[in-house]
Amino acid sequence: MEKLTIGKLAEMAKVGVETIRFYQRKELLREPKATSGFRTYTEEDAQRIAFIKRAQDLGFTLSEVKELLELNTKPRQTCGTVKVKTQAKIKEIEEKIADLNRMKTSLEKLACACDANQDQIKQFKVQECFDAGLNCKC
Amino acid sequence: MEKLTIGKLAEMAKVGVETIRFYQRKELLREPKATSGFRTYTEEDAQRIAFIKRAQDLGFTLSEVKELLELNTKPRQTCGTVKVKTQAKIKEIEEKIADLNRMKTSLEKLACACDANQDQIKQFKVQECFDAGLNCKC
DNA sequence: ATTGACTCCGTACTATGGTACGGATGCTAT
DNA sequence: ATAGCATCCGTACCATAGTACGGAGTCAAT
Repeated sequence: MEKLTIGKLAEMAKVGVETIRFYQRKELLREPKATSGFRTYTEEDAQRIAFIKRAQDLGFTLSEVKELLELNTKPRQTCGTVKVKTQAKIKEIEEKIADLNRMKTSLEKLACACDANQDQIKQFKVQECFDAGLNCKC
Repeated sequence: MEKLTIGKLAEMAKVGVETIRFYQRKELLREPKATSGFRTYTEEDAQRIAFIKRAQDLGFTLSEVKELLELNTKPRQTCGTVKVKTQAKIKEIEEKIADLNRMKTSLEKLACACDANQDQIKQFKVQECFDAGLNCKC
């Protein structure tokens, strides 16, 4: 496996060197022992960063990502425990999706109300547009 | 129109007094002249706060809300501009929902893998499970 | 006129997720 | 062996969205 310096790892994972150090302080990434003066990283570290970034994009906070990662690093956990934690995360995700769907519905109504008002109102108030979005039946 | 102190306004809008002052510093709310020692607010201020809160719930940041509110002073093409901004938000939300659904599927596979090994101690690799069914045969 | 509640105002602090700085040290090539 | 990078490490700083604090002033009732 290829040996990487922190700079190469940062480049590979498309994050800043400081971000890697930040993740290490947050215990999201290991701090490999420096055999010589500098630490050496591997491809696995890059994959771990990619995972963090992906989970973050999905709306997980760093401490939630940490929890997720801990699902596979705690050796003594039974399958039942892992399952419970995983299902809790699934429920969280379902709630997030429901929130986003509500948001989307509201915004679609708003866009529709904007269309309806386009030709009629010259001096237009944004609040009215949002309010119209509430009652719109498009 | 009813005269309100900042405290009454906060109560009416269901935010903290400090939040109102914060919005004023951010120029999301006017700072009415204090005729006597204290400033007096009106129902309109409460409506404006309600608008801010609603837009926030819909996923707009405060600076985006500010932009939206500033459209009021620029009467031309206001409706169209709101619509464009709104549609951009809808697209963002749709992408988030799709990602979350992918993540949910992956976690369900992880939970299923737990089920299959109920009584054992096993190290799961969450990252692999996240990457769409690499290791999970459920 | 004094109490008590509220307001004004600046400043500091919270959490999240980084980003930047600067001195000391290490690695590598010439 | 020395230049010129990169790394190490602590610390400070940035934005976002507030929340808290402390001293001073104000208002309304008793």
